[in-house]
Amino acid sequence: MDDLQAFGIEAGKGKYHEEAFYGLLLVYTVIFDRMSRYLDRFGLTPAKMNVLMVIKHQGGEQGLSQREIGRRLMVTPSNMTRLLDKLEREKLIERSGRLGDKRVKVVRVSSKGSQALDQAWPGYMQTMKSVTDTLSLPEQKTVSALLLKWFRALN
Amino acid sequence: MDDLQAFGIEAGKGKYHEEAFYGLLLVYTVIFDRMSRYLDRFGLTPAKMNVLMVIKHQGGEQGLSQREIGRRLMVTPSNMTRLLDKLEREKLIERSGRLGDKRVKVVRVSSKGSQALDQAWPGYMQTMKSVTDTLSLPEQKTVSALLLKWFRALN
DNA sequence: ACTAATTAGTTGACATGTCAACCAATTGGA
DNA sequence: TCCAATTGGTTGACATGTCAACTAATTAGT
Repeated sequence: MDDLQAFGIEAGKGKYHEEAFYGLLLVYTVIFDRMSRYLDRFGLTPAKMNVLMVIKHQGGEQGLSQREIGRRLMVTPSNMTRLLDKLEREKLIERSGRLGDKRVKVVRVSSKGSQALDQAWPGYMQTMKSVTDTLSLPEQKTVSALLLKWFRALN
Repeated sequence: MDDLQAFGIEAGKGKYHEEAFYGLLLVYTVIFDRMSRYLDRFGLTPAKMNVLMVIKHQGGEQGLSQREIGRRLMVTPSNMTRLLDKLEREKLIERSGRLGDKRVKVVRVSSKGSQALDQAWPGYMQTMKSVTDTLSLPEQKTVSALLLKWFRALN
């Protein structure tokens, strides 16, 4: 009925596996792209934004270890190292050793990073809202519940 | 209630925008990872698999231009060039000029590529099924319909 | 107390994705 | 007809992600 011009997927054919799988891929791609474009004007990316948000909102004053950040964002340690290298070069975060365990590097958001985050934040939330508001409220409710359930089931 | 240990998202808080947004991200990440691991044993990746599938199933004998493949997979021309460079080096596809328009390169799946695709295909579909079967059939039906609707609404 | 295993982080090699700048071929207008 | 705009593809520079191999520090077991 409704050729999506992508992957040859057509809706309403009863192939739920494929529809769910490719639907996820398509929506993810579009939304990720929109968010990237929004963040670009702040010199930020989704990955950097996620890191800053997790450290500031979940690490607070004490900060978080690199491993902990990576675990929460489902990002590998090696990726974390290089992402933080860049954020450090841009002076958005600070790294310091943890007393009592020389292996650990504790990461905190710098004041410059905090400012950048505050600047980007309202539009970030607004962008998130605008992409989800393309569905009605009951639909948003249903889809969000199912996605979180799906995620939990996948573990 | 149920801390997902990621992004600090908790289900059932009524913040549907965030739940839908991060739920999408989380599910996508896990599923993409599973599919990557499955395809790895065939020397394939999701990107390569998608290219081979689109050319074979939608291009058939005549093949498709690089642009056309990119359009269907929502991939930029530059990315397409390099992806096809690799697939050509691996002899899974063939490129030839189109008569009457020297700019266009027509891409076809080679017999080796066709074989690889046939080998990977059943398990590919099975993996797709196994990740979506973590939801009940009515849930799959609902989520796939909503995702496709969401994608269409985002255009 | 010493060795073995584990843990935190880094590095190299690679895959996939973007954009901007570019060339060559084709198409459209004045 | 000929010049301008468009179209198809490539390249360079970069971002983000993986894995495997590595170092250094800590913890556990005998």
